[in-house]
Amino acid sequence: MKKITVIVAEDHEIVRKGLLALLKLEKDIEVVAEAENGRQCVELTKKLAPAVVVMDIAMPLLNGLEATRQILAAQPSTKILILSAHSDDTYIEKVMELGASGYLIKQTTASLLVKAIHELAAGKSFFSQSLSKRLSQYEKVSGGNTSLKKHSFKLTSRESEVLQLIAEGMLNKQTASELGISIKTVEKHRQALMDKLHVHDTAGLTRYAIAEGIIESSSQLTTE
Amino acid sequence: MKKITVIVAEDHEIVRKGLLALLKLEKDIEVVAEAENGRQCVELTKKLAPAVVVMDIAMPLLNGLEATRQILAAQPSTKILILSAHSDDTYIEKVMELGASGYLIKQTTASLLVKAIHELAAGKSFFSQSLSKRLSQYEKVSGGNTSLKKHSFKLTSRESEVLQLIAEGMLNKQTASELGISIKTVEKHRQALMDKLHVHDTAGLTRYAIAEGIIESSSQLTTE
DNA sequence: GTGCTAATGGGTAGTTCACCCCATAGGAAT
DNA sequence: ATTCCTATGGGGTGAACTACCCATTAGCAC
Repeated sequence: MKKITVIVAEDHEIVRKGLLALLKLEKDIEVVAEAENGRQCVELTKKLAPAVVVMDIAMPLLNGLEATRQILAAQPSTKILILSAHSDDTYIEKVMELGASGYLIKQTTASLLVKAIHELAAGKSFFSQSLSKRLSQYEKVSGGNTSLKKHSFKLTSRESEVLQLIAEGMLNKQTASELGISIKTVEKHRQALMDKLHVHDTAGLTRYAIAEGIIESSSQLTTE
Repeated sequence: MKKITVIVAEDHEIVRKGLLALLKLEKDIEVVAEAENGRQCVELTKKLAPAVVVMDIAMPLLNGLEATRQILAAQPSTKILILSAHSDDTYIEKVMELGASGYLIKQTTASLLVKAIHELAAGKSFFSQSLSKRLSQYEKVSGGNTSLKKHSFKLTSRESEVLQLIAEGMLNKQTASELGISIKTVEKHRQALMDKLHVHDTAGLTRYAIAEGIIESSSQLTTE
């Protein structure tokens, strides 16, 4: 029997290990790797090509939404199951746009998680019950590509990455080494961000990142 | 052999079940109940009198801190182990005042969770490594019924003013002219803020200001 | 009075940021 | 094929920030 290969991405170790312990009980699911941030998840997914990625949204270095975008751009066949702590529909629109195949809130049961993984592996999609209303609304209007884009200035994928790192407190230098690019390129992205967002300083970028949910205000990277 | 009785309080079901799965692997630990909100946790604890309560902070109906207060008021012998998603010291002070016996961040490992439970059951306390600095500061001053705030944390009113202006996007120069003081003084306050809040950059100050409600992330000062 | 703290201001050094200039290369769009 | 966008990289300048050093003044507590 062929097992369903899974990567679990979740930054809180104790929570991640808990999820692993739950999935270990399933005979036809094999967790081939775990990631503690979005960037690691992207790398591992490219390398291991799992059938399903269970993806937390709030993660350092690269959040789950941006990680999803990058994974699907490289490997569209990968199924992404978003696991969000938010029970509201804050992210559902973004998740739909990105092309994730499933969205579960953390209030879900273990059996639903397992079921969702099975559905996704079978090529179907799976969404938490509480989101189904919003979902059907979305599907009604998505044909005409109507009101979802409130910003004319859409950030590129790279810009979003840089924005997150800046808002998490990284200097351009650190950001450059984290992304493996030169400081000048980071400065370039930073400049583009400030132009697009009409701010002129780090505080403004940070406010924007928090307001848009790219990071949480409680993010505290221990850079000491 | 007498098992250590434990109640796990955590509102996200999938996370709670994960914790249960991890604790189930321990032969000398027995989870006698689980709670999905603070109120339920208080009731169950009063009824079952477990040795240790593993308590999430963010929970509906009654948050973990308030639940801790109520439990310790009724049954001071109960050991409370706080499990927080925040890696910073936002709550450590409150937790100490409440009389919780342990504080773990969710970035902790499963083995540390188990170890903490054992320590608490043995009458000791247990705190995440990353908090030990702040903790020792606290213990140094706590003898005289003095608050940790006064010595290392509470911002002066001038510092709060400066913090707000910085987080709203003002440069030191603008802040200085706004407050009618010199740039050097603003720099001084800025330095004091970073020392107290354990951050090293504007992004960190901004995140703190937003997390504390000093400003809102939607503040968009057009300083052009 | 002595000590402590808040608030003020200065000096000096090194680092980083903001904002210009320039360029190449690949891919998507027209 | 030519244009446009994204991403990459570099140079240079002046402003701003970080991080130490130093000091004075006022107020409060013991």
